[in-house]
Amino acid sequence: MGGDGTGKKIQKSRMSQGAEAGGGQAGQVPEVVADVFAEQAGSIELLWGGRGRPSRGPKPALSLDRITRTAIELADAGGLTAVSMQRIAGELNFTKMSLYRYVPGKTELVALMIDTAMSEPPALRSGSGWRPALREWAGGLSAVFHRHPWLLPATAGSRVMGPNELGWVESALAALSDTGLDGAEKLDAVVVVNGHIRTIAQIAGSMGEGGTRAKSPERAMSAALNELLTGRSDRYPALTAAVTSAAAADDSHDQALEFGLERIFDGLESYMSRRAAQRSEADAG
Amino acid sequence: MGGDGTGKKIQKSRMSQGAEAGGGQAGQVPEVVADVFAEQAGSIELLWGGRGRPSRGPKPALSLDRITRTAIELADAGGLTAVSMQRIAGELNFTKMSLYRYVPGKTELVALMIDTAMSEPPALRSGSGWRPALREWAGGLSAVFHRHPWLLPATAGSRVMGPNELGWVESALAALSDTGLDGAEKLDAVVVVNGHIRTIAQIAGSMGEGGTRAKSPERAMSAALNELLTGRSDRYPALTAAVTSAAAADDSHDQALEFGLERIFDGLESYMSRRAAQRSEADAG
DNA sequence: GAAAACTGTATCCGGCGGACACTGTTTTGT
DNA sequence: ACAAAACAGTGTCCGCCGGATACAGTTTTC
Repeated sequence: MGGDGTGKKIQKSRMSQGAEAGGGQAGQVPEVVADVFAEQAGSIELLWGGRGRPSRGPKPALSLDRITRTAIELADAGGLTAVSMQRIAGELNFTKMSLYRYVPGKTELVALMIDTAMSEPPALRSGSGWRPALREWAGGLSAVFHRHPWLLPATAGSRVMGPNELGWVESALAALSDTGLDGAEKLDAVVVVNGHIRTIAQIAGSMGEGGTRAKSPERAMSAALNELLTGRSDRYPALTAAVTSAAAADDSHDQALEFGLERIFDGLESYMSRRAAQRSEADAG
Repeated sequence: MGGDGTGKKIQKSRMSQGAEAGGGQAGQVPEVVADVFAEQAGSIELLWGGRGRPSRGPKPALSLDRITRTAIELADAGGLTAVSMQRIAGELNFTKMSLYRYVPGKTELVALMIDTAMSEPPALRSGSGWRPALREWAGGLSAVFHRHPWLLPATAGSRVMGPNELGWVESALAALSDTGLDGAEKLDAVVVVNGHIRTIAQIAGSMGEGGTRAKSPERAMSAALNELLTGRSDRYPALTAAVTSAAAADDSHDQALEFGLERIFDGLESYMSRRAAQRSEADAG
């Protein structure tokens, strides 16, 4: 339901052979996932499949990398809507249809753009505890969203994760390895932190459109809200109070990011110590 | 940068007069916000402006409400991409262009859809503390996203909040009124919780596309991940461990939602008590 | 009853993603 | 050496999209 409603052709992809080398036994896909995988087979091949050149015809004058990179440049400059096959092709001095020799469709290209723009997760310095590690992780992810604002709308909805995106998850999980959380809890923790980063990135990106760059997220939010709230304070008393109170506060840096992040960390920490207490109690009893 | 890159015409809207009754002095818009407001004037008028019928011609056979509702039905059934002016008009047995008598453009219609689909925030029972109140709030918001999965992609990116959406914020802020947090902190807290709901909704909605409905978010996530991780456990060791460990856990209900939510609540609570301690200390000193 | 204001329609445009048929190029097998 | 096969890029076409514009019909106001 999320992204594409109208069913598309699935066929289209034998594209570059060479996948199926690493993914589970051919033809033995676990029931439920089958559908999803069928619809997104192209993305999976592109993102995960080994792209072995099938040397037989003329050498390709283009490359997936070049296409993806120019697409990202276009998106960086003008948002996702500025990315069209024609524009990409035009930028490269090729015809639109030539791109389809490298990419099965636009959705697959966007998937590639996403994973490419995500880039490799930063190497986290270990040994200093999960909190600074995760803080660093959050900062890196924030920077990515700041560099590529279109990533937010692009990653909203159903899709397949790419290697780099999974790498980010991996690195966050690794930071949580010594926390005593079980697997599901670690995953949930990463989900929370990741979600917060996305939220802040969205708010921050919301305003900086019309020439004037955004200062801090809550400043921007307040400015927009103030306008709407004028004359309506009776209908939104708590909001009005909060906004006027917030306007007076000093927010030199990204307070919304830090506040939420530290609160999440606090919550995780208290949960960890609670669990540790339970465990040692069980051991003693 | 977020939503629409290519600049559009701004003119188009004198539409239905009757706005400017409630919004700050005409022509005196505070510098920064002006740009944003200019680009989204249509949305603001539609969402916030009093829509006074200008009785002079024939009575309209359509209504903004009817249009918005059928658009929402289409989106519920087939996602945002299934919503086009032609389809809406077709559903109503009208021409596409007739819709433009009620709505300045599609983006404005989507804005209306969003605020309509959000509906009124639930009345929170007060007196039982902020935690249960906010829990209830979160549940309500989750339900909304579950009913209208397209809200997630639709609300990603830059936009103007409508009355109902602001109402949700208001109601969450009201729940936090007795917590000792200052305005900015309350806003930030709401942002965190809201973000978490959105994150979970996205993960949950990610899978339930191909016929088989999603069970729990992490189950779905695990299923998809497992497929990708097969044969790549060396590259993503922490992820593999977490996923296999999570597969064994019991997740009868939405664990990811609850876990994250309670962790956020824990973090907020510890922050509140810390602040309260600081304050009483200051009072005593 | 004319003029003004308004509603819904018909036509047209540029742009989009994509299918398909085509020409040209390079490799492979004989 | 040479045909066949596999590939690369092009040109043309389609349906759909959001939207501008000009228009005919209807209702109110003067």
